[in-house]
Amino acid sequence: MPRVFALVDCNNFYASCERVFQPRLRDRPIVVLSNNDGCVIARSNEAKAMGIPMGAPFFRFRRLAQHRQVEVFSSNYALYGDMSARVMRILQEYTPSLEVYSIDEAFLDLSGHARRDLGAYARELALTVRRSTGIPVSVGIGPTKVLAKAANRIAKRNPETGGVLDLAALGPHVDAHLERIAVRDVWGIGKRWAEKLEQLGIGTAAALRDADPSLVRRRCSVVVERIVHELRGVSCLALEEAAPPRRQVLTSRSFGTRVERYEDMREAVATFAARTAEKLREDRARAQALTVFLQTSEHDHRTPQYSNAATVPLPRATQDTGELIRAAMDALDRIWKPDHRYLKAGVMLLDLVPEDADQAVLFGAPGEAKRRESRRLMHVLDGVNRDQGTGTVRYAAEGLRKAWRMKQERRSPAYTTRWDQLPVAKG
DNA sequence: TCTGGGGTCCTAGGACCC
DNA sequence: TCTGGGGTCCTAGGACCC
Repeated sequence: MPRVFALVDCNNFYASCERVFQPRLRDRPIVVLSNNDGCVIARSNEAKAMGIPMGAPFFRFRRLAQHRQVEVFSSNYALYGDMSARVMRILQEYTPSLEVYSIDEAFLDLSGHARRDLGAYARELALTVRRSTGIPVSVGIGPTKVLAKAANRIAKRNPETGGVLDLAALGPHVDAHLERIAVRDVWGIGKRWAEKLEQLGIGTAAALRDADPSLVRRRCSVVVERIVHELRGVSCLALEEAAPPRRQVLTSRSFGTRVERYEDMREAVATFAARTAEKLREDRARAQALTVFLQTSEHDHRTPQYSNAATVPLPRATQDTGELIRAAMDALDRIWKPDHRYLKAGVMLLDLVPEDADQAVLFGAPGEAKRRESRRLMHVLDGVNRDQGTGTVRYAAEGLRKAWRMKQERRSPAYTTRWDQLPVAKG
């Protein structure tokens, strides 16, 4: 049976989230910044039209933003995550076969709907999401994921589609559209492969579709070869409804101010370890190894550069914050070098195994009582921090000063996830 | 000028995504 | 002064084993 995929994508997602709770932002240019207020990671259409590029370091556009009265926000992941969950719940009602691909995108398998008018169906879906959440979405429909992505792109760029496009409805006009999509803009083709493909005379989505798959495999990789097939309508990338268990989990941050003191670095790394441990427990997993890395700024040419990482095995798979902090401190001591201005550090947990994988074996085994105690403690810790906010209860090693804390000067309130920050309707 | 051959496992690095 | 964070997959090459 031929497959039919839809890609639903929230338009300018972070900017749209900010807009939902501040109606005065309608029609205003908005940008949202990365952690540490470093780069531009989302823009409303108005901001795009001013030529503020995606990923640009914000300091280069600060004056323009000020001059043109751009609304600037620090990123607010509590808000975006919650809005994303609302959107996904609605999509779930429309189809059980859904892959949440990212915070603002989902693939839907519409193969069972193939005889209905998919365009009308998708328009209704988009309207429902808009009405219930305030978030505008675009929908692209095609026989493969790569083509659904392309259809979505075409829908966004052609206002007459109303943000919804079924590739099948284009008939022979598909070619003209694929010829206008640069190969760089095909899903899965990044800068490097685009350069390579262009050298081979393959510059557009249409040209990639018509390229020799074995040549593409030799010169690029099997991944790019698959994209050729996908562009031809042969589905190689399946819908992944149940996300496979994560293989690693990582917390890292650039510091608000450079870190030079050992004590500050210990505090930061302990904090990252604690946060990573929390994510690990959310995943109901344990880790068998831990990596700490740190680095100076590659943009800073006047002070010595250094970056390094150390991995320590964990004697037994664990999800205990205390144990993970201790391991992180050991790893840090192996790579710490004084007299450097550190920009960034992080903690990564590796070789994850399911929480209960070895429980039968360990029942009654030495250390099992201690482990159960740890589990209860972690449960309480997570409960409090979930209800009262991250970091309400924490380990002493995480510190109080946090001189290195990231910069977030323009964050909007957590409208939807904190009672004390609910928006107030004035009568 | 010679120094087997093949399989598996692991890791580092490069590529991509949002 | 000021340049994000968190993932995945694939491949090449080395270690190790028989």
